[in-house]
Formats: sequence, structure tokens, C-alpha cells
Amino acid sequence: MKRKPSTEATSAWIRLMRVQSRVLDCVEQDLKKAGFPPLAWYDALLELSRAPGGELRPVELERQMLIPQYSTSRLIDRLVDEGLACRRECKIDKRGQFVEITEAGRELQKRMWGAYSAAIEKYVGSKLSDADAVKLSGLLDRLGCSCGEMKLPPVANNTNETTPSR
Amino acid sequence: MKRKPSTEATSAWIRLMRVQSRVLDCVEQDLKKAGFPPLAWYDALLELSRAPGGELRPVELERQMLIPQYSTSRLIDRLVDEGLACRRECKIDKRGQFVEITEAGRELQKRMWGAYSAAIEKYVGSKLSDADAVKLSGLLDRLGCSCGEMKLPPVANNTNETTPSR
DNA sequence: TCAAGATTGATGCAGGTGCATCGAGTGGGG
DNA sequence: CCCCACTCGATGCACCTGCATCAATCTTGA
Repeated sequence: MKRKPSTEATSAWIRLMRVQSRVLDCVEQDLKKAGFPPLAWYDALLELSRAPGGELRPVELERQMLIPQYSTSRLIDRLVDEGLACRRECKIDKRGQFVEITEAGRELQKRMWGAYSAAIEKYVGSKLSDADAVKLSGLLDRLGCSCGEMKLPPVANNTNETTPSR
Repeated sequence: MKRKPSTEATSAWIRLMRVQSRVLDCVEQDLKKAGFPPLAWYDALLELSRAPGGELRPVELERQMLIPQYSTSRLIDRLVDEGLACRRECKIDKRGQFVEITEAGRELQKRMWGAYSAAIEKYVGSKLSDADAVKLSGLLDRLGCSCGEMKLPPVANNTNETTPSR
């Protein structure tokens, strides 16, 4: 027997869509106004900077970021064009390659974290108590885990550390 | 004094981004597999179908949907191209126009609601108790209300009624 | 009444995304 | 060893979005 979606589920869905798009807009707007590239660049730079040797296979990056293959490919193009990363050959698998973050890339990632963390604080931290943030995370987790598995979100637990966006 | 974003706020942010993008992907994928157009079309058709006379000024539609003006303009183009709506002149303001939903538009909106409500149930309703859905809505609301004001989400309270997507 | 400014809606351009497909390279079974 | 299936990554295409700007019209206020 197929249930109709409850009013509550529907309402939660609507708010989830509306709120995240507005908050994300605000954050990206702040970053853009500060002259930074889109958040996706930050995510990629962060993943690269955390990888051992500062390099990853595109296919790894793709899995970390949960974005499609072609999207990764073109994002890497842009990072390379801007000198934030470089492609290196992969000796063990000639189909593949490594992407290595450059010093400029590391430096940009750190600078972006300044603006980014400020935006998170402004649009999330200042609106929610820690306890409520924890509750929200818990409820959201239950939604995420089933349409394909949910990766453990890579959260910094050292307050001096940088943190990924998504 | 400027606080660092708490670990909890950051973690909530990450989950918000990841979870909504995955859930939205799942829902849009289901609709696409059923041969339906994107959710934005549904939203527009719903707004039109609820408007008195089934017609709205583009500028109204834009405010309802919280999307930019040029985006509305082109969305209307597509709806008109597909025969789901038509443009009508606005006699009181010659700059403007009315957009009126057609019968085909109303019919598509209803058919989409079938697939759409099933997807909401599948990806949200089945994962969350009603009580948790209410909690989630409440927490999300607190995030939404401040970067620009939050519109009251137009929620159907009659289970036979259709419901907007965002 | 009329000029200045605001509002409505369209559009050219640059860039990003999804989809399908391709070529190169790998690896496993016969 | 060789062929077939698979994986890795790139790319052409269509479409969609954001941004800037435009023309037309409306409104305001001197």
C-alpha cells in the first residue's frame, strides 16, 4: 500500500530545499564579493591539500567530492589553467594521471577558508546553538544515508584546522 | 570579537549541503526517469495553477519562486514553447504581461505531483517520523529567515491537494 | 507638463552541468 | 597470447545560469 507523503515530510522537504539554496547563495555571494572562486574549487583544493603528497587521481577526487566524472575533469582543467594544480603522469596506470596541488593552490585554499569560515559562522553558527546544530546534523544524517551511501563527512576537530565545504 | 565557526555549526553546514544535494538528485532522477521535465517547471506550473484565473505576472512568479528575473523570463519561454502556458497582454501596464497556464499545463502539473509526492515519500517521509520531520523543519526555519526574508512555505494541508516543491 | 528615475521583461555572452560517446589503456579468461 | 570487457579521463552538444544591459513603459515630483 502506498502512503501519501505526510504533510510533515513534505514541509520538511520544502524547507530543506529553500533553506539550503538560500544559505548557499548567501555564502557563495560572500565569497564572490571577496573575490574568490566558487566553492567547488575550494572543495577540490582542500581534498588535494589533505591528500598525501598533495596529489590525487582524478577518480579519487571524484569520489571524495561526490560529483560526476566529467565534472571533475573540467574542474581540474580550470584549476590547472589558474596554476592552482598541475597534472602529473601516472606511471603505474598509463590511462590515468595524478593531480597535484601547487603552492598557489594551497595558499588560496587557506585564504578562502578565512572568508568561508566567517560565512558559515554568519549564516549558520550565529543562528543555532551548538546543541541545535548537533540535532540538525543528526536529523539530516538520517536522510542522507540511503540514496547511495553517505560518506563520512570529513570534519576538522581542531579549531585551527581548515574544514571542507560539503 | 570574531568567533570561529563551531565544529557543530560547520558539521551541520556540511550535512545540509551534502544531504540536500543528494536527496534533490534522487528526486529529480526519479522524475526524469518517469519522463517528466525538471522540478522548476513543476513549481512554476503549480504557482500558476493556484493563482486566480490561472495567470500571474512574471514578476509575481519570480517572487513566489525566489529565482532571478532572467531565469523566470526564460522558464516562461520554455513553458510557452511546450504549450504549457501562454502569454497574454496586460492592459493596465503595457510593459508587462500575464502568463496563463493552459489545460495541458494543469494536467502535467497533476501528473507530476503523482511522481513527485511518491519521491518525497521515498526519500524523506520513509526516513523520518512525523515528529522528527517537524523538528527538522523547525531547525531549518531558523536558518532560513535572515538572509533576505523567508516566504511562508505554501504547504498543502489537504492530503488530496498538490504541494509545491520548494 | 515633462524630465528623471524606477520597473518590467528580454537578450547576448560567458561559463557551468548533464549526457552520450570516444580513445587509450588494463586485466582476466580462454 | 589474444580478445573482450572494463576503467580512466576527455570532449562535443544541448541546455541552463549569472551578469550586464537594453528598450519600453510607468511614476514621481518640480
